[in-house]
Amino acid sequence: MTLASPHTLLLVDDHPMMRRGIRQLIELESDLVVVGEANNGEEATELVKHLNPDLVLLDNNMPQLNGVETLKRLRDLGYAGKILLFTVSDAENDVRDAMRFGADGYLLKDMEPEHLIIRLREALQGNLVVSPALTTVLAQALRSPQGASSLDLTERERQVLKMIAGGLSNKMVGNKLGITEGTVKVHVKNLLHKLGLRSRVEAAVWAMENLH
Amino acid sequence: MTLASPHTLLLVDDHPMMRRGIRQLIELESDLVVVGEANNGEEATELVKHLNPDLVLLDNNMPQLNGVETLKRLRDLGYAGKILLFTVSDAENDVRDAMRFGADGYLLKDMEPEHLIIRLREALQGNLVVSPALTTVLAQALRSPQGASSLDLTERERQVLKMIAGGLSNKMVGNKLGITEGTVKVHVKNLLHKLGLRSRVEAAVWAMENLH
DNA sequence: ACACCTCTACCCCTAAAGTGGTAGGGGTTT
DNA sequence: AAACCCCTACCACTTTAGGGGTAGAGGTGT
Repeated sequence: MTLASPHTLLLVDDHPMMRRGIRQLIELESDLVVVGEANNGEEATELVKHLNPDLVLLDNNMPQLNGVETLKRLRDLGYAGKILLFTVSDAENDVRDAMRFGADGYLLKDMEPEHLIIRLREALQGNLVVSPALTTVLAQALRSPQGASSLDLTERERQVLKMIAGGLSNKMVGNKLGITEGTVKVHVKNLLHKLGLRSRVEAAVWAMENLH
Repeated sequence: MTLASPHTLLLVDDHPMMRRGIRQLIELESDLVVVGEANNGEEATELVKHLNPDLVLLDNNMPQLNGVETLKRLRDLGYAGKILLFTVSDAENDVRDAMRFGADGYLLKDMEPEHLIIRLREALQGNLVVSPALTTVLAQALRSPQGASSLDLTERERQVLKMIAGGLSNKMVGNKLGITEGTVKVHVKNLLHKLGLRSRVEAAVWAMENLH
């Protein structure tokens, strides 16, 4: 493609099989080279520090530190290379958060392998690349101006929310946290307001889609 | 490995990248050959009819027809080859349903590529192969003897359940279905009993994990 | 010192959810 | 015909959720 030195890529995905597929695909291109692979966000952070790749391809669905959180951490550390989210989920909040934290693109895993290569090159040239299937999601995100993010919640609220998603009642949550049911209700009230939801059921669904 | 003709495999996964990774891995083995790839359950059914592979590696998380449903359909059609579920989800009901419908194994996608090859050979030899990480899930499934399946619900109950998972109140469900709130409550009561759950929140979580 | 936020706890109140029961009409199976 | 299941609808009842308010203790930052 070009005679300059190839662009360096870091693959981050908790599925070795998927990494293998992407790597094999990229190895066919002379202008792209995979310089490292990471199993999770922690590893990714370390590898970015040492390798400083031109582009990081980041799966969102990972245990512990997910893709968007890893993205945020990398940007906080001052990493200036390209970061692309590459994931199966099309959750509205993930897409919006990714853009808010400086992602250079958001691609869905069900795309054709050949298209991935094209998108990677586009991103490396400085373009913002987004899967066409995400247009409705993006439009949706724009319609709700100050759409909420799990990052807007306090630690306690996130904690309560996870327990709600586990099916616990306010009383059970109170017992588990060592606080009164009334206090739990306060947290529920506040987190519902912050997320723009109307019931703990919606909160549970939201949690399953947006919290890991 | 062996001098006999190689075992034939069919890969079913809605992510081309993942198929590529698995295919590339298997092509290194002389006793295994990928004879086809399918994007979804429908394609898989057709290909199994024409190719009659020795083994079908089936992703569970697919649009429309998921893995377990495809498994059921293939068995109903009389397919007698090996079928392995290969997925990211470790939902208890998926594992139990898979076993109930005659799967020869259930593997998680975060396994090491080398182990997949080993497991494939074991399955082809007639062994039941299950990811070690699923032991607790399996034990759990055994503890609840007549563990519920979405198949135990009536059509109306499934309908109500989906709306619950959508965050609707009983009244809203009633309006949408043209029945009274009281009747919705009856359906909720019954489906909670059938699934062994204690609240609509648990039901919503269950629905997200077990209904598509 | 002050403002600000978080977490805690309580108050009162309304709405929603969940449990138990009875019961009729329509359908299928035996 | 009788038994059975499904869907519908109602009753009465208890429990849980959710909204509004006030307020104090501890922490952070200006």
